[in-house]
Amino acid sequence: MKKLTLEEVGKLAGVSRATVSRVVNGYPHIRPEIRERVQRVIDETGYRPNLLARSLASDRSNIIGLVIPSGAQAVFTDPYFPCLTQGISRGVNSNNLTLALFMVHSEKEEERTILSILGTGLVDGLIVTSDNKGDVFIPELLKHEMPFVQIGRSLYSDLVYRVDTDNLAGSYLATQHLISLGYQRIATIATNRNCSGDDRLTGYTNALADHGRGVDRKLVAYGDYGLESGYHAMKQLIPQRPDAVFITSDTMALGAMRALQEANLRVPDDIAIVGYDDLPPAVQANPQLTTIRQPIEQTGFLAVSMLVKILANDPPSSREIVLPVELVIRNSCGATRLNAVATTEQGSAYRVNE
Amino acid sequence: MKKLTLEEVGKLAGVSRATVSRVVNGYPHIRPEIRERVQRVIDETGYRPNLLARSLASDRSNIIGLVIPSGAQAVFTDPYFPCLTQGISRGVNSNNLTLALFMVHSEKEEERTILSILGTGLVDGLIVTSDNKGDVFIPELLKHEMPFVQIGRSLYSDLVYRVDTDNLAGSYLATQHLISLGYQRIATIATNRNCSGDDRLTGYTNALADHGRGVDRKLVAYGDYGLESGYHAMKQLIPQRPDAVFITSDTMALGAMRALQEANLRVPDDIAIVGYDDLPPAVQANPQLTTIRQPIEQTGFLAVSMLVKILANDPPSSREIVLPVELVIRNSCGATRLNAVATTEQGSAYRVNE
DNA sequence: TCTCTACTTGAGAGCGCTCTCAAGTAGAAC
DNA sequence: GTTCTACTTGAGAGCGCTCTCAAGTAGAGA
Repeated sequence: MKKLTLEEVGKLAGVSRATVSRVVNGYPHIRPEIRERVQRVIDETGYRPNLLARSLASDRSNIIGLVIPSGAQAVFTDPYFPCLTQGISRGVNSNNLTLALFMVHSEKEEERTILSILGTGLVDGLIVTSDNKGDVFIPELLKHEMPFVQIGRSLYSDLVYRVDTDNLAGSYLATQHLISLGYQRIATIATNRNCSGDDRLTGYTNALADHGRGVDRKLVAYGDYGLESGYHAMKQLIPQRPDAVFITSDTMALGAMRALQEANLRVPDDIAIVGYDDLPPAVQANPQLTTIRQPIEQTGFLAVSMLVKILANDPPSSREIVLPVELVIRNSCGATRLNAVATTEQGSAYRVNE
Repeated sequence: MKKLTLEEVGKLAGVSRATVSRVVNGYPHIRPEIRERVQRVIDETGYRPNLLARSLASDRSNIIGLVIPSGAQAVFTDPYFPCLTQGISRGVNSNNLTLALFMVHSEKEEERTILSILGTGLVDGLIVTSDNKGDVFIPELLKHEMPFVQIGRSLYSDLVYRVDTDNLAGSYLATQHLISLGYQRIATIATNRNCSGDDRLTGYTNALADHGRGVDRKLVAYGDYGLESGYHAMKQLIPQRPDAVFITSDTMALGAMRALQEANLRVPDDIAIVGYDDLPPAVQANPQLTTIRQPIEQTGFLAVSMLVKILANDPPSSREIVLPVELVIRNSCGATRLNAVATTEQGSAYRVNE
């Protein structure tokens, strides 16, 4: 398979390089018979344009990058990233782009990775998944005027395009659900590592407040979205005798349930649980988790759409898209046992699973 | 941030474009003072070479692609791909390459994806993760002389570079472990969708044979590595009253355990289980799974190393790397309960977890 | 018939880099 | 002083494509 060039295809078809280029790129003003003749040569020879040359000439690589930060050891434990990546990949494919994956494995690599991308013309734009609070990435991107879309909350809301799920509404919904089921001592396992964690804690707080309850600090524990951290947080919570816990990630919920089991506490009879994410762990758990479902894959897909618009100099009118979430009721909250009917006030979707 | 070119940097440093290029690429024969002067200009201006132009000129993109096939809905359920990707990404970073991710989401996309890669000069080489039996990818790659490394078993063993884990030894080890614990009716949940599944079934068969036992067809059920399939396979197995089951993926084991629970069978008291993979689900399970640990991340890393060698025209002497696996003993097999001491004959590693 | 416009094509100048080739320099060896 | 070798640098020719520009053609309108 020797490589053909536009020039050679042109020679074979008896036209110039430019005309072949026009055929390849679907340019309109070409005599039908010429177009056909060129197309035939292309088909017969299996000519494929050299993407690198095209990129260089057009100053557009049609490659977009996905940056996954180092903080995310959760990459293993948590199907969040696979899901997101899947959505992004779908978006990329349907826009005829190529996806470059930049995973950062250590703090040191972080800067190196930024530099290796910026100013090299390799990618047209970026999707950035970090929402760690102290993130250094974003300012750098802004400085270099690299087009990008952020996934999750951002510290630079007014400068940045981003897409997120409605963490505030989700955690409000979860907490409210527990309240409506009659639980009195509702604890939470939150995370203070990132912005979405803040939002989820706020939603919890708001829901309690709206029902005339304050937050008991002793009923708030922290984890890092990982399994182990859920276990430890729950250990810490048990002596406080909560009758329900809103846990801000399904994976942490799994860890928490192990702690409960060791303490001989049954879910939901002794203690109710609502998780967050509705990823596979929610169904793997025993009992299955009532949880908040967020459209993760769609998040990724929309981030690509948004980026594509930005790159086309047709930026969306709004800098942010916030996707709705829904409450999925299974067994861990006690609702199915109690035959209780939960209601929702915020208009967010709500469903009993299957 | 306007973009600088070699030419301009050269002008600023009072040398030619070629000299700047030599400095950038660490070419040896340059007068130290010149090198220093040029380097200073580079540092001050923040010059970064245009990767596209470099690739075009050098006929080397330094991008390698990772192809993840459509069959892998398991992408969600199973941390296998994230782990592998992590390893590949490590390898890519340490070789100063860029990783392009090609996820195929449907059969139709499959061909389109191949075409969009081949002959475009975009990637120097590929890592292919499919080991579906009917895979059409590989022949196409061979035909186009695209350098690639396959992960997993291959139908084209003598034509292909590949790296794999020792599925045969792993399943042998698992089965043997159950035998040595005294179980009599050892079932298996295998998969017949791919080559590694075949190997795992063969390892099971071999272990039984080496202990003078035949395979009872009724004790063999099939799944697809997914959670649900494990559940259904186990349902099918229960009436056969096995006292132990070797399940060829942890995720299927999780599903199987749900079926057992519904049937009021306790693990390991009523039925022992050994899984495969040692990914997070193994620890999330209750009881935790005795399983076969395979070095997935390392697999990815080595695949990159292998590919790099091939691209450097220094192909490894052996076309395949098969990584050893180890038995990790936890609670699901009954060994810890029985205080039994398992032994291994094949020299593969073996350890009791934590 | 002449002009005007729209369509159709090719020539040619890059995009920013690599890489070969040749020329120039300097020190070592004779 | 001459020759040889090794080092050091610049010139120039691409890599394969896009894109502008200008030229040529043809049909509509006056």
